[in-house]
Amino acid sequence: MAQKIATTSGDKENDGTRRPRVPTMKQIAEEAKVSIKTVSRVMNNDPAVKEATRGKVMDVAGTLGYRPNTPARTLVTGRSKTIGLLISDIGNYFFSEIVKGVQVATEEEGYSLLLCDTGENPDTELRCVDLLLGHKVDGLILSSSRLKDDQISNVAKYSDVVLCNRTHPDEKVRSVCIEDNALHLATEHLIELGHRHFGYIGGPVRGRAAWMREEGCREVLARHGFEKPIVASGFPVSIEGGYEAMNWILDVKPEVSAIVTYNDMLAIGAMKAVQARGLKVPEDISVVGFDDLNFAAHTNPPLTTVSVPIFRFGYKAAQLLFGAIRPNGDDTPHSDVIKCHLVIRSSTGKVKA
Amino acid sequence: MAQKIATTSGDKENDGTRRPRVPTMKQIAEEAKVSIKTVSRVMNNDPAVKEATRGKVMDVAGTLGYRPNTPARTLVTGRSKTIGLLISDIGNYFFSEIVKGVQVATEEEGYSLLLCDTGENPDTELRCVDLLLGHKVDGLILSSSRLKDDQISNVAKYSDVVLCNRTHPDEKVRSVCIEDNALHLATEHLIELGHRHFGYIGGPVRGRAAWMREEGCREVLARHGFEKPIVASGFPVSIEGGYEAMNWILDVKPEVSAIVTYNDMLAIGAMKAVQARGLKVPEDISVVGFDDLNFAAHTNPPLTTVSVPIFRFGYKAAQLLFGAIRPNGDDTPHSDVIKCHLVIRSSTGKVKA
DNA sequence: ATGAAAGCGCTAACAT
DNA sequence: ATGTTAGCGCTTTCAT
Repeated sequence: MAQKIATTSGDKENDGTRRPRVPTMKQIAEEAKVSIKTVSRVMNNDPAVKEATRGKVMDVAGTLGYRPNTPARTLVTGRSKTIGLLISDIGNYFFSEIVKGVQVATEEEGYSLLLCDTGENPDTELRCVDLLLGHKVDGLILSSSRLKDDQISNVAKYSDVVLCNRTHPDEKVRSVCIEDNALHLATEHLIELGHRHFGYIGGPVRGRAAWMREEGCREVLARHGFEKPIVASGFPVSIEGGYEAMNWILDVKPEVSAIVTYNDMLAIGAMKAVQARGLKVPEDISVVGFDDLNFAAHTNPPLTTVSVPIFRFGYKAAQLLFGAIRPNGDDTPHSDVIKCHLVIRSSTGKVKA
Repeated sequence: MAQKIATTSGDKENDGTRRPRVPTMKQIAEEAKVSIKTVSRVMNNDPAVKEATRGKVMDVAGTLGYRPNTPARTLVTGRSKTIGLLISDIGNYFFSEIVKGVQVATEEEGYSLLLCDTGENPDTELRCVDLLLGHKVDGLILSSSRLKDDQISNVAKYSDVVLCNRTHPDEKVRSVCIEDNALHLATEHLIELGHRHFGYIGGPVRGRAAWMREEGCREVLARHGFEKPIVASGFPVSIEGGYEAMNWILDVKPEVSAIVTYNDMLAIGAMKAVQARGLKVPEDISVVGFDDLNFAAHTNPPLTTVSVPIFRFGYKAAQLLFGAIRPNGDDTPHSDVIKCHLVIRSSTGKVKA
């Protein structure tokens, strides 16, 4: 028996192609013969409803296929159960893994995730932030943000903010960073192997993380009193970019025996370039990467690299954010550092005698 | 001079840590001495406003830092300028690249993107769909959906739907697929090289795409009257899984000379396993992958694989969706097929005499 | 334990 | 070219 669902009015002839009207609390209330507020209470798990009433309401809601209207709720409460995530390139495994970590934590919390890809462009980033704020996101995770400190402070006035891979003077702004020390270990490792002539292949030109890593390499060498590394920067952060960068280094300073890179992609490209010149890795030149992507163990030769628990990185960022969002979450930690470790494989070896 | 912004009422003592009240159209209207509807018109680029008025409103909006309240607009219009995207594993390059394609198209359209990762779980997928529908998304892209046809039909009643890599009988449901023929080419290529004993390493066990590819391989062999391939399935779709699968095949049927795989990750693992046994690729065994991931050209040996323009895949899916969403978009195409081609590198060669 | 009324910020339908 | 009114679906007082 086809059940006719009562609508308030204007129950236009359903021409078959139109979308069915989705049920509202009002309809549930009428059908279940309770007030609209009681329906609301049931939907919000308010304990102050009799089991019988709750059951009745749930039944009706079930058969009608009721689904709470998030925007309506957001309008009145000011909270959307949604967070925003900004990243600079989702095609990059590093970021996609961050997204995964954030996504998992978000789902655990019963939240939704609005994603924006800014392409490392500060203007796009600002537009995205506005867009997300317009959506009334309860919080924002900014990964490799290109914004200025005061711009971020400004955003933090309107929403809780967590920064990935960047610190911020404003104590309202939370952040989670990769342990800077990690690249030091890589450099030390090469020093122990006897290397003295270093090359460094850099990452995104204006990125903070890129700068920190480059500095880390320089610092360790300086501390040991060795000569400065030759730095190749401005190349695309890709296998191809690493290839070109390595060729440039080999042209300019052929005596290098150890190459430290911003990430695994560059390292792979660098190894290719070395091999293309008839040289061998690691016999002639050692190369170390950063990230430990899932195929780093499967390159030729297997890549020595700094292993970063990227998923945990994203997961942590989201947890920090929810710590801020949750009522009484003010006493949760405001920052975190993700520990990394060096994975020694076969792309590094003793310097030639 | 600090400007005091007038608020309607209840201008509570700002205790310094509270969020500032965000301006509304009403405030803009008062400040600019126009009606709230005029502000609305300006914000919606209604041409029927005098330039002078528009300028005045824009000015006030600018200084007050006005930002339209999306949920409020959504509540009244029923449209959120947001689409939902469901994928099964964002850590997988294939999906992250789809996300990228969708994201770019979405941004071009001035829309926002809600992302869910379902982990290939139909229940999670259903929950996510409900969540997104609750957000009033204007459309939904389902990538490798595990839902049943009628479940999808049901979703399509409430929102425009585009399927990635799956067709659907319901004509309301749009879809974009990878050309099934692609894997045929790979198999034919191996046949031309003289191979007769095939192995196939399969993908996700209940996935449609996985099944189509496996069938494609079988079909081509059958057409040529060659023996059936030995099929390794149920292994994790990863380098490690490929490694194990290949070992299994080598144990069970050592005479295989050609391996077709569901994707590049499996192919890389397979090559590893072959090499670990002291055999050579392609001299002893040829291997072909699928996807042409960015590092497929850099494996050892460089991988022969079916190149899939994944970005375009996602981009197309979003375009199809916006075609449906846009008013008068009914006459736009309802499905599309993404062409692939075989990239012959060095992991395939003539069969040993 | 439940209900009535007000209103969140915006747009649609009708004025003028 | 601009304004008025009503109401989207929900939650928040405040009653009862």
